[in-house]
Amino acid sequence: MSPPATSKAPTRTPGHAPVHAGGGPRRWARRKDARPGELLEAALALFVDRGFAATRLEDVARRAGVSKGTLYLYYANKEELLKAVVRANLIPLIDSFAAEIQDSGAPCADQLRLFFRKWWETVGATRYAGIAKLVVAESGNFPELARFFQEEVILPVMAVLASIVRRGIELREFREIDVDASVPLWMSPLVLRAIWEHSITPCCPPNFDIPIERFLETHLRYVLCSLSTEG
Amino acid sequence: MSPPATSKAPTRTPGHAPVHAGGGPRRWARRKDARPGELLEAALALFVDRGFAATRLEDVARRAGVSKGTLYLYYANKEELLKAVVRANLIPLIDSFAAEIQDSGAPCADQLRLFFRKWWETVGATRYAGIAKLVVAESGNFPELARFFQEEVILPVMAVLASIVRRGIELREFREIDVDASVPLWMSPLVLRAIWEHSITPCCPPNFDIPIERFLETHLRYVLCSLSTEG
Amino acid sequence: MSPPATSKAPTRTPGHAPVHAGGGPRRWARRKDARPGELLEAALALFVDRGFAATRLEDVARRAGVSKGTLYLYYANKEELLKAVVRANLIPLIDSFAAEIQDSGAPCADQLRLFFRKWWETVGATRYAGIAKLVVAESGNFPELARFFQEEVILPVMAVLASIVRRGIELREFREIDVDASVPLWMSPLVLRAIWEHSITPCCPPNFDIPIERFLETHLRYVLCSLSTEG
Amino acid sequence: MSPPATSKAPTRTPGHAPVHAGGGPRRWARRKDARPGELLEAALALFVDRGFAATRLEDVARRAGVSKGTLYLYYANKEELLKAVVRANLIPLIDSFAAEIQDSGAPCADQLRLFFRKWWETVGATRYAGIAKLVVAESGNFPELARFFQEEVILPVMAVLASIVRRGIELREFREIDVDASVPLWMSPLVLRAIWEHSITPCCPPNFDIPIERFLETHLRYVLCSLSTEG
DNA sequence: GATGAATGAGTCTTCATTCAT
DNA sequence: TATGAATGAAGACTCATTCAT
Repeated sequence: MSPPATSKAPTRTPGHAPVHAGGGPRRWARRKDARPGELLEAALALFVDRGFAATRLEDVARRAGVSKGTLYLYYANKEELLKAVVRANLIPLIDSFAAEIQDSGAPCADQLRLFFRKWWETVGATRYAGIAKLVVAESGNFPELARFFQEEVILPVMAVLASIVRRGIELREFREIDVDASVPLWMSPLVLRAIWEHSITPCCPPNFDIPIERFLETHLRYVLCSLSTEG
Repeated sequence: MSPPATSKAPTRTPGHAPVHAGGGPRRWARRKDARPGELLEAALALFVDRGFAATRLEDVARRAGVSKGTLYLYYANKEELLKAVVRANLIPLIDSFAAEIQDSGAPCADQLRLFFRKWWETVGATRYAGIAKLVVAESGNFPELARFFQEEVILPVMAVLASIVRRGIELREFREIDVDASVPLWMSPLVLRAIWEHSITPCCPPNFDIPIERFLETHLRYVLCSLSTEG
Repeated sequence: MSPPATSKAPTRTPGHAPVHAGGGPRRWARRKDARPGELLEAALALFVDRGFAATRLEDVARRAGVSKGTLYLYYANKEELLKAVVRANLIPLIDSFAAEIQDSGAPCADQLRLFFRKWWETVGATRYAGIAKLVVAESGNFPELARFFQEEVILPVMAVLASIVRRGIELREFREIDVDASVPLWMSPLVLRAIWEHSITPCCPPNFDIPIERFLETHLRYVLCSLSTEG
Repeated sequence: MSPPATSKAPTRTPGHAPVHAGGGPRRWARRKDARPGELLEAALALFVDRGFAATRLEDVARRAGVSKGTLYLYYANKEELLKAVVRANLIPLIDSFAAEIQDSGAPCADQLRLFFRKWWETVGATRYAGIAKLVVAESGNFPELARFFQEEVILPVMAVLASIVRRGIELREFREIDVDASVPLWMSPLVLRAIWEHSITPCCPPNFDIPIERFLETHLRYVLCSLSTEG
């Protein structure tokens, strides 16, 4: 997984170089710490924008402010770079998202609203959302990436949503529904919109899509309607 | 710009295929007529599977049973082939879909059920659905394709859905809702599932997704619930 | 082994394109037949001269009068080209050498003289002798090549020499000697001189080596002396 | 241009290694002295094994236990390293060999036996013999190396052999022969065997070659036979 | 129209060499 | 002195495209 073997960052650091602490070898060492992150950043942008095959490693390097050769100091080849981009950018995303959703004891309807909002804020609206498009596009060439994405990203997020719904049902706040069918149904608008904003939307005249606020609000209303114990 | 081989739409003659007149040398002419369709077919499969850049024209040719050079007799270059694949496969799809949905005078709720079912049958479940993934993936490199897709495919389909909903509201069968926000919301699960089945799903252990029947049925129930005049 | 899959030459053709027989597709087809041979020829010269690693495929192509890409139409990669060079050039060499030595019923001493002379003429003095140097140099990187060389080239040739000697001993023309030890001993001067002429000699002032005639004659005299029944 | 690490020849101080004076910081200085030798040692092994072009300087450095940059402190570039490897390893070899052969006043036949034995022991059987293969292989790219090899290594050794033979002829221990033709003839088996053991032999099943003892003994017998005054 | 041999620009990848520390 | 990060020229290999047949 993630960056180079020599990284000193003990925990999952996506590539945002840990600030160098004390004395010791200075400028260069700092560069070395920062490099993987900068490269991942550049690669993310280009892979998402142009696709894997159409991205030239030289462009990635230039965007990261280094030479072609330097890239190979950190990633064995293009494929490894792709994997690192996906993994390194996704894992912290999930972590941070999961951290924000932790049960607050609030009513489940509020939890639901929070879930959708936070997902959009911390995932859908970020540049990392483009990875979904990337993974989807490259799944035919890198099945393991698709698997990783499904298992480490999609499923965990859906599990959070499912658990909120299930608690709501237990607490009689929600009516009994088919949770396994509902969860993907309710994630779809968010995920597709995130993908869209990294693909179709930028190619179309502005204001093609309805504002995200209205989008989210309407979605939430419908979800709650479907969960409502009345009717 | 030729129709797919299996297209039932007799209209929209492909630019290249000369209409065959009467008797004359049959078999060969038939081949010549069929060529563009076979090439498009082959290109569709490979583009969807591997992506545009990672697909070799030689493979497309081989799959269509012709030589590399022949391909250039029908399409000026790789990019033109891509455009033809997208356009030729999509247009008849929309046509045939639109034809099936024509207002039948039935209750709007039934029209809605029919709409989702038919969309899945004639679009989502077909191999042409992979084009959505393809267009999304290549939008960065071919914005006009994305625009074409949005305007000629997405919007028309959403317009059909919108019209059903609007009629239902007029007829007081449905409650008044924000149609512009609802339509993309309600298309999302179908579109995303279609994309998924051409990307992530084939890479994951079987039975990862819930059955499509249950998926569609639950979706329809929620849509109707949201449209219900009661509650 | 040997050239491309599409070669129509049924027997071991080293690369000297079989003359095109009758009608049919002309000029190009002839080229296609000839190409492997021309490429092998060019590669042989450069590999022997500069070594495998230091030879640029582009130079090989240019020397054969084709472009870089064409080379890859015939050989999958540089390593395959090396193997083809070695195999294709060596096998016919052995064959032709073996054909010339066939027992003539002459006195064994004459057979011996003939053997050394012919070996030098058909192997040592030809440009193919450089392959020995090449194989020796690359054995560390391509052990299978070394094995092939030993088993298919060295051993068969030594077997011919051994059989002559053995017959001479049986016929009491030669004294009884340790044949297995003698054969490599007696091949060495020829093989080493062949290697030398493709390596050291061209780098040294002329007339460094004694003339080949005197070399061979002296060698033969010593061999016969060692085999002589008198003394 | 430094002596090999194991060289027993105390003379010919390498250009770089400053002679260590008295007390002072010992361990480090010793390292510094040893460096060139360790580098040469590592380079020798890799050059002989893989060839010049296929050997990476980084591997040489690693094998010598230093960093890539350090290598450049001692040798200006890869080519200089090669020259140093050849020169530094060969010169002491010749010296030590020459020292062992010094005229002992023994019968010339014994001198001859001693010559061949010692050559094999101090040259043929050592890891330095691989240099012959290396020089042969790289002669096309480094003619001066080939020249150096011929003039400083091959010729001097042959001169020793020639002088023994000539003395034997003068003393009537040997018959009159063509010395200039005989000497290369008689060196060939030894040299070729040495080359072989660093190339072909390691790639073939064991016991392919006859034992060196038998090889040398047979060789000597034939040489003496050819020199014998009787017959 | 159909073919497939030929081309060469374009990319990935390697590695000798430099240089700030 | 020693290091190893950084560089970029060089070379293997691919593939869209052309064109003689």
